[in-house]
Amino acid sequence: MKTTTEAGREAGDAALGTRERIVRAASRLMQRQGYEGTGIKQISREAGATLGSVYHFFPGGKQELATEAIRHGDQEFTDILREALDGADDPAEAIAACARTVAEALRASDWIDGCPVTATSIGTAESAPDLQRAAAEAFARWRGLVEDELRASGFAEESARELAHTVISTLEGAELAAQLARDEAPLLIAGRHLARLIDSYR
Amino acid sequence: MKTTTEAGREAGDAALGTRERIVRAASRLMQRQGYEGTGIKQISREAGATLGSVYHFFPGGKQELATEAIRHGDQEFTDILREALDGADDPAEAIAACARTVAEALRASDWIDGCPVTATSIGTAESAPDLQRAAAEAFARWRGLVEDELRASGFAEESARELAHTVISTLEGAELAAQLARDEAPLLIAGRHLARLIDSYR
DNA sequence: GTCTATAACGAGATAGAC
DNA sequence: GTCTATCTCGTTATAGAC
Repeated sequence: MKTTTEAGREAGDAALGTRERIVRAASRLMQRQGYEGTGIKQISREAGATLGSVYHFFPGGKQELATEAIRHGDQEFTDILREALDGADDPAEAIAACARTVAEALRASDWIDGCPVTATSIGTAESAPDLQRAAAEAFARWRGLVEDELRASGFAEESARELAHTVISTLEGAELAAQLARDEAPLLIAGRHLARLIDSYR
Repeated sequence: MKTTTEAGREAGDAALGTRERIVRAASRLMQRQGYEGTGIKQISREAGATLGSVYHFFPGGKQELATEAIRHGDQEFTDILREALDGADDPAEAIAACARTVAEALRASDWIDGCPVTATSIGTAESAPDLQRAAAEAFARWRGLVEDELRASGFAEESARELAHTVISTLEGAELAAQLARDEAPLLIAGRHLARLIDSYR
C-alpha cells in the first residue's frame, strides 16, 4: 500500500498526486477569480505544492496550467450533464433537472462558484488564445451531448442541433444571471422555459 | 465656442471631456481584457490622459473607475435594447432583431468585444463587490425593459416577468457562446428560439 | 486640472541545490 | 520531483511641482 507523505491543503485531495492537486486548485481558484486574477503562487499554496513543482509539471507556465484547468472544468460539467440526461425519462425534463443541479451548487457556494470554463477563459481572447480554444471545445462537447440525446429521442436533425445550441447558451447565461443576482430564479425559470421550448418541437 | 486643446487617442472622442474619455477607454478595455487584466496605466494611455488625471476624477482608484465603466456598458446595451423594442412590431421580433444586432457587432470586432458588463464584473465577487452590484443592476434594468414591453403587449404579469428573465439570460449566454466559437450561429438561433418561446405564451 | 517621479508591492518565471 | 532564493518587470497608488 502506497502512502502519501504530504497532506494537501484541499479537503479530500490528500490522496491525489501533485499534478492533479495543482490542476484542481487552479480550476477552483480561476473559477472564482478568473485567469488574470489568480496567481501561480496562490495556486501552489492552495495545492500544497511548491512553485518549483508547478513549473516542473507545467513548463508552459500559467497558460498551460490554465488550459488544463479548463479541461478539468469541461469534464466536471460533462459529468453533471450526462448524469442528468441519463437520469430523466425525456430530454426536456433532464435539462430542467440540470438547471436545478447547477442552481443548488451555486447557492451552496454562496454564489461565488460559477462556470469554471467561462470564468477562466473570458477576457483572454487577445492574450491567451489557447484558453479560448479549450473553452470552445468544452462548449462544443456539451452541445454534442445534448444534441445526441435529442436525436436519440426522435427529434429531427436540425431541431436537435439548434435546440442543443440554445440549451447550452441559456444554461450558461442563466448561471451568470443567477450568480450576479444571488438568486436561483434565473436558472429555475430557464430550465422550465427550455423544457417548454424542447416540447414545442415534438 | 469652446475648443479642445488635446486630441484624444480614441477616434471620435476628441471633443469629449477628460473624465468621459477615461470612462469610455476603461469600458472598452475591460470589455476585452476583464477587470484584472486591464491596467490603469493602459487606460490613461488609451484615453489620452495622464495617470494623475485618472486619480483626480476617480479617487477611489480602479474599483471606482470600473464601476463607472460598467454603468457605461449598461447604458450602451439599454440603448440597443430600447431601439430594438421600439423598432419592431411585436416583442418577439424585437428580441430576434436584438440578437442579430449583437451578432453583427461581435463579428465586426472579430469576436473580441463581448458584453462589457459581464466581462468587467466576472471574477470579482470576492475582491470587488461593488462591481457585482453595478452589474446586477444592469441585468435588472435590461430585464425590466423587456418585461414592461411584454406587459404592454398584453402578456400576463407572471409570463412577462419570467420571459424577461430568460430573454436576458439567453442573449447573454448566446453572446458568450458566439464569441468563443467565433460564429454568430448561437446568437441567431437563440433569437429565433426566444421569439418562438414568447409566441407560445400568446 | 495636468503632469512626472517614485514608492511599495506582487507578479511570472528561472536557477540550481538537494 | 521538491524546495528556496532571486531576477526582472509591471502593478496600484501617492506626492508634489506646475
